[in-house]
Amino acid sequence: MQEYLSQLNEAQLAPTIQKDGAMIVIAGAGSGKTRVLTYRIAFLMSKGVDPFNILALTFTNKAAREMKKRISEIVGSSEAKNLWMGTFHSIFAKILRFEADKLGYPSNFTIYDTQDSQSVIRAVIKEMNLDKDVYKYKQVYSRISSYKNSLVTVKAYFSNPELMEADAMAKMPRLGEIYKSYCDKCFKAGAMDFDDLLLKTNELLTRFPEVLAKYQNRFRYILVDEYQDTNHSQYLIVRALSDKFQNICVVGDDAQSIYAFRGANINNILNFQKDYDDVKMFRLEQNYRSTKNIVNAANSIIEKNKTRLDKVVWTANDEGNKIKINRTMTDGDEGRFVASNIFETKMNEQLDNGDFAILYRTNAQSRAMEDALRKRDIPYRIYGGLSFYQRKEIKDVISYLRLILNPKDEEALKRVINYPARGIGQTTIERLTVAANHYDKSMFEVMQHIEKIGLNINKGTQQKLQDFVVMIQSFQVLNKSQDAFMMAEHVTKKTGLFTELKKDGTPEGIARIENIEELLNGMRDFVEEQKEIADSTGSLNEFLEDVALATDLDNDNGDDDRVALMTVHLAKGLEFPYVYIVGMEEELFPSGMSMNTRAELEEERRLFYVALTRAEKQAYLTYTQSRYRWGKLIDAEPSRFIDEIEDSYKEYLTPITQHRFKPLLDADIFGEVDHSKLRLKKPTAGKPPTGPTEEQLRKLRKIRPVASATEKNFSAADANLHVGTMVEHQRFGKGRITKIEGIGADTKAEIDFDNGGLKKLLLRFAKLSVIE
DNA sequence: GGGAAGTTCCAAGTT
DNA sequence: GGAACTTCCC
Repeated sequence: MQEYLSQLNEAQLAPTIQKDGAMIVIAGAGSGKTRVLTYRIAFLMSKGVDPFNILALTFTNKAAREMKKRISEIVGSSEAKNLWMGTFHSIFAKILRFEADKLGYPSNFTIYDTQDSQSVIRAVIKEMNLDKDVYKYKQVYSRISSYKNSLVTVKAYFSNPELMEADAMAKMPRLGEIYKSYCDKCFKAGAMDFDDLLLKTNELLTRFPEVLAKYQNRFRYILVDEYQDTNHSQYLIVRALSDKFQNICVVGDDAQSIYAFRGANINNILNFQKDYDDVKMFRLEQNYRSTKNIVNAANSIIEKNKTRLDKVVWTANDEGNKIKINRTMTDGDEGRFVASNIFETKMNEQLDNGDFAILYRTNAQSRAMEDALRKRDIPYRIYGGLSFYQRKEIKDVISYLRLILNPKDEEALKRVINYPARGIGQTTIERLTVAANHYDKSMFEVMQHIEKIGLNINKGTQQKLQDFVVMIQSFQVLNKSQDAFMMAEHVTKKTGLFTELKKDGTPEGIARIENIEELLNGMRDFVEEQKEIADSTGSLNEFLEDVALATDLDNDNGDDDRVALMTVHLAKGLEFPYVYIVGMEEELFPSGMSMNTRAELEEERRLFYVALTRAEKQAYLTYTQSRYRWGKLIDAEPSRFIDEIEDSYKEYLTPITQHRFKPLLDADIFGEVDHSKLRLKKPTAGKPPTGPTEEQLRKLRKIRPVASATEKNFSAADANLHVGTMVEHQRFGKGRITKIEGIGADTKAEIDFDNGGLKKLLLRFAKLSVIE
């Protein structure tokens, strides 16, 4: 029983066998953190702790599954099945279903995904007659989301003048009303969004002391993985649950905190020691994953960050090769370089496709890589991006299924009420919505009583609505006796969904049918698996619960041999012998949107640190000189992060690109410069860089006047064209510039001509002369 | 009401 | 480059 402990080094052993109390494990990249967590749980069980009393919160469901499996192997029993192990979202969704009535929710509440939430917000903005160019639904959503993650409820919002002020400053004074209406709508629909799963858990634990006590007593031992990426809401849940027994073990690495954008608070890990009495701190600093070169290179980068805990990651592994850096002309070339390099390495070293990963900063970069890999016949798998369950045809099926369980689910209803087309149009839906609001009922309820309500809907349409209701009700009846797979099969046939797609003979249409078939196959497998588990039946609600919180990574069975393509974020926790980090360019990595403050730039740097430390044997960094972005070809410059790697750990496969200007490394320009004074009225091109040039400063402010492959040096400002300038056109005569938009060769000016009216002209063609 | 075609807007990372 | 929204015509 104890023999497994001998597989641990001294640093790993100490936290593993520390049974009680509060403890934090700061675990460097590749230092065996998962191993400590796994063995520690096995250790607790061997000391007689009931698995029912252990709660382990992981970052992905896949991690939880694998850990459970490993623990079963160690303890040699099926006991591990009883562990509470999973992501915050999935564990607390389970608890919320159980306690839903206390919060006024049905236990079969729907979980709205981001698409659903944003669609609700769009509807609210429309309903309130707000300008959709000012109230951008995605922005509104992300603001609401961050409120929820900081536990700012609607009520708290309206009693916080600062927040209201901030939104008013951002030209959205009615954000609070949108927030309220959004929450009302979700509540009425019996739906929670992702953030609600944490927010409502907090509400549950605060409002109902007896519920808190119950779960405190159940979860006597709590373990949290990736603690550096917990947000405030998660932090409070952990605090509340661990308060009684204080047997809490958090594991994380401040250097790998990369989720601030969704509310993760690095202070949770930095301040852990203040939160509990007598905190034991452990450090795992020996890296078992990577070569000396990679570890040292990564260290040389992370050193540049100011906000971090003291930790020295080292390795006893081989020296290894230097990090290879390659430049290409275009992103297409970049893809071809990576593909042929993978091909050659695979042949030379006799490796599998699965030994390679391509990591990028943004999902949009995957295309160039895909094209190149496909041409080389190298099998690959893309993780993330548009997930399987987000695809239109899949979501349509899922929406029908959701509606069966929760007919109040408005988003699902709107999606399928007229798909396949059954003659229920926009007007009808609007009338139903109005009636639903008026009677304070759900749309489905209104439809059920359509005759009594006497809406201004003609008889024919009323019949169509009733047919739809009857169909859904018949599904509900059937659902009482059938499993998820049978239901889905029945639904795709009876609704006419299958027939509809079959009509479409295009390759896309065929792909859609295949996707639905894949979904059905997946459901069949799911049902069979579930039926093997005690008190699980493979019912529809079990399936939907699973789907709502599933990610691409979770569904990876890893049984086929493919090159992995994913964002750096998704790669956290994974490792590959060969790693290609592509798109190492300024404005892309670091992202142009995260270069405004030191904190943002430091997070980008941690992200790069994560990327590099995924590599076991060899890391490649690639960048291109021009890249298609937003459908346009733009110039690119090598990332400052390439520079930041100490010279002795890297080698250039192509000659070093002379930076047009040296990247502002850590120049203390952040926060110490009055940006308003930096606004440049008349940029001058071609001056030699001395100190921060105007061009550098402009870059900082993300203004990019010169950027085109065809007409590199064109710039409206250079041509002395500004808003307000009076110009003369050969054909249109005299006019005044009212607007300038676009960059480089695509610069357009909107000109108000004295006799010709308003015209938009592409400046590189328009022959204009400035009138003094 | 339905569907095609044209237009506008958006663009980071994720549970 | 794609999704969402509009417009137009049947």
